Amino acid sequence: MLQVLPRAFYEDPDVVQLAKALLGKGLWTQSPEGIVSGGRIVETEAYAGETDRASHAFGGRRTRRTEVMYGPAGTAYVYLVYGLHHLFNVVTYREGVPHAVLIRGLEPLAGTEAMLTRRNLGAPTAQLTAGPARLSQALGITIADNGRPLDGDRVWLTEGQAVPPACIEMGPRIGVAYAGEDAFRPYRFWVKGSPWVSRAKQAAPGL
DNA sequence: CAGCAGATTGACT
DNA sequence: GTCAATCTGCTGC
Repeated sequence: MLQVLPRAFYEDPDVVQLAKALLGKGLWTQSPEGIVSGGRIVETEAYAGETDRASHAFGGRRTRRTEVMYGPAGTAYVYLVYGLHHLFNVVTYREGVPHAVLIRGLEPLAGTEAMLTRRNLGAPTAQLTAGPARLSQALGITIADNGRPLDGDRVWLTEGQAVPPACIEMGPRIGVAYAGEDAFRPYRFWVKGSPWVSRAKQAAPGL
């Protein structure tokens, strides 16, 4: 069936290019009971390490949380935001350089029942996997998966249906206003028209 | 050591 | 539109 992505796939020095290349790939998890859930990646964001103000590793911050990003490519960087949401990232390039790609949107293709249960939903609407915290919860990804290799049997990525360049859209990342001018970098990629792409929260009506 | 803000989401006014 | 939930890590006293 679908071939598991080799380690070499993640070793691209250009994390932005890799964020684009991840569109269309398969992302899967297996529960302790052996149920496989997953689907097709339709939205990603690149975080360019120490020189990117939006990255947790900006300026060389190396903490218990960011340590995994400094490790080898092809592993999972999972962390908690707001104390309750798990966000799943793919670590890229090489040891010592904290590049990562956040997965923000997934089109469900398998194990939908298990995902609905984990999300406490009755039907597969966009609420199931459109959004980084939503897809992590749907797949059962938690902090326990931090550092896991992405060619393992708990979490893995595979080849998928190629996304034609004309179907790829690009824009600034979401929720990184704190990053100053880096917030405007066009590091977000998504599949045009996919209902499984997240939407930025509507900004408060300033004056 | 207190305070605060954050790669978000969902419930409620 | 507004706000709470609640862990990690930075900033400042």
